[in-house]
Amino acid sequence: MSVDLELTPKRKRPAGEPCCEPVVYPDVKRREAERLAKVAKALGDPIRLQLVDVLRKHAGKVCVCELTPLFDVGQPTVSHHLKVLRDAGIVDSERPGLWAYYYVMPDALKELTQWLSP
Amino acid sequence: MSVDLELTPKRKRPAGEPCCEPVVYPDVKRREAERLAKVAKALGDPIRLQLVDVLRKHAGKVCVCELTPLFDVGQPTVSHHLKVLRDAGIVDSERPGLWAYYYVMPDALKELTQWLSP
DNA sequence: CCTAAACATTGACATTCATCAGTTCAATCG
DNA sequence: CGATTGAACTGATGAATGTCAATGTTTAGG
Repeated sequence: MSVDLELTPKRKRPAGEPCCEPVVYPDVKRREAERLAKVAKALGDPIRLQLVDVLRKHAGKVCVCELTPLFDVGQPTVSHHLKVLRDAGIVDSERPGLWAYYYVMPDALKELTQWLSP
Repeated sequence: MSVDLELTPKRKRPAGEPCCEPVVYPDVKRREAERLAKVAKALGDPIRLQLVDVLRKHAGKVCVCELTPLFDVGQPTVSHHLKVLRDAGIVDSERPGLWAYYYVMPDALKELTQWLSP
């Protein structure tokens, strides 16, 4: 598979000199990249991604004991994945009594979505 | 922070019975989740995310030796990250001679973007 | 040809991660 | 109360990850 390339003509550097003009990199990008990568990393597991998928469609209506049988892992593991998602700011939970109800944070995925879109 | 919740009223289960009706989960979703998570995981590192960011804007015009000084890691590490992105199907490269030119695969991020969007 | 440059690969290391078994904690029901 | 249930936490373990130093491979130039 190929793509339209516009190659910059280059020559072997004259020995000693730096290879190429180092492209400047704004520091803001780095912080932004860390935020984006943090969210992407949290989504980088099939179970967590499915958890988010379910929670987006049934926000606040599903308890953990309903989520657990969806996967081939134990309840503590599901709890662990939910904690990872919570630490990434993607979900949060309320616990009115014995059951814990998770929901996706409204704007948690916005920055990543926007970065991906254009 | 709170969100509009519609809680399903629940009772403690009568001892012995399964907690909740196990929600059925189509196998297709699982494969899809694995594909999505694979891409998200590859983006789940700040350096890789910045690599993709640069390559989207300068596709096929930047060689590895121009990418390397953007980060505080050595050339082999950048090469490694590019390989991870290649294995995830996000980028590919052409090597006409001594230099390697990477570019983002056209539809690589499409599925994840669409899943995030709605 | 021989050297050096661009990039990839290998091996090693410390760190992080996913998972489970076991335990703890809080809340409900009898 | 006392027992039990839903869920989080702890510790352990094997696998995966990010990084570097060293080496390999291919190509351009003298």
